Amino acid sequence: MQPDACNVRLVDPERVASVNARMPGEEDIADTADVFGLLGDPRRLKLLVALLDGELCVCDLAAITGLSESATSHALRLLRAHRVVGVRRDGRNAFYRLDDAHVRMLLDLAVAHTEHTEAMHPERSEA
Amino acid sequence: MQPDACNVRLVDPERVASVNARMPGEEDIADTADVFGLLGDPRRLKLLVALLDGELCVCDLAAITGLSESATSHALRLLRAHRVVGVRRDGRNAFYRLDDAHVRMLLDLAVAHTEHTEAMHPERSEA
DNA sequence: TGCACATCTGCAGAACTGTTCATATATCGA
DNA sequence: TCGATATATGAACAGTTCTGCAGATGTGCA
Repeated sequence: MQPDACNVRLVDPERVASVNARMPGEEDIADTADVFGLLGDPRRLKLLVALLDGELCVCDLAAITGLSESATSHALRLLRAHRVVGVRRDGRNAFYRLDDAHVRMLLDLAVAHTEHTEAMHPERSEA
Repeated sequence: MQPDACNVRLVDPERVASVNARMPGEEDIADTADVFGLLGDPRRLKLLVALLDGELCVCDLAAITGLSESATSHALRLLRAHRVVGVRRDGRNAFYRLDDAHVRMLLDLAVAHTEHTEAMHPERSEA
């Protein structure tokens, strides 16, 4: 695909070729990176972890994350745009829920890992 | 813990309390977000996916990711600082390997998901 | 010893991100 | 209908992030 790949010498061209062969396409990489990026902000992450147990409304989410309601709303908008969360409106409240099974798996894995790490290194815990 | 939590009215104070109770500590959230953040850049992600199969040297990684060798080195430095990758030096080459079991799990899960999605929606594939 | 090569590093500019502030929309109750 | 409440939105600003460049380090070979 790139006949000019020789601008730099390769140490192990065969490995490079085989890695390239099994590498997901650019678009898939970009999409996946987007998802990880959404989980890469501590506030957003906390918000999503809160939603693991079920739907919550904006002001409750704001209280949990310590974020202003405006910031919470902006964060939720971003997550909504990526279809990670969904909304249910009831009167003047908006109840958000985690709506992406893959993200849920990633979150479960991550939370389990922190609990596991916590169990093995309790000295790292904090109030 | 927060006697002043009443600056905003809560819709479901009990849920908020129970979510807060099972919420990981701020430090764990921050650490987890850091990890996700590292995976949130497409170049870095591609780099790490390349390392799933075994160690590779900097110039091969640069060739795979399409990144300049300088940018590759910067990215690897960041990953090294977070102990996600490790180095083995051999002569003037530096061979990097994926060194974090948790990150490996996240990557495996993500790659499996893109392959699964690919299988269900082949129209989204690209050359 | 001197040169070529592989990698690393600091710096600076560009691009991106997250927050706040101000304001808009929409719903409920009086 | 009016006012209070809940959420949404846009603009702007501060802080962060990524990349390229230039130069440094260190290794191998002649």
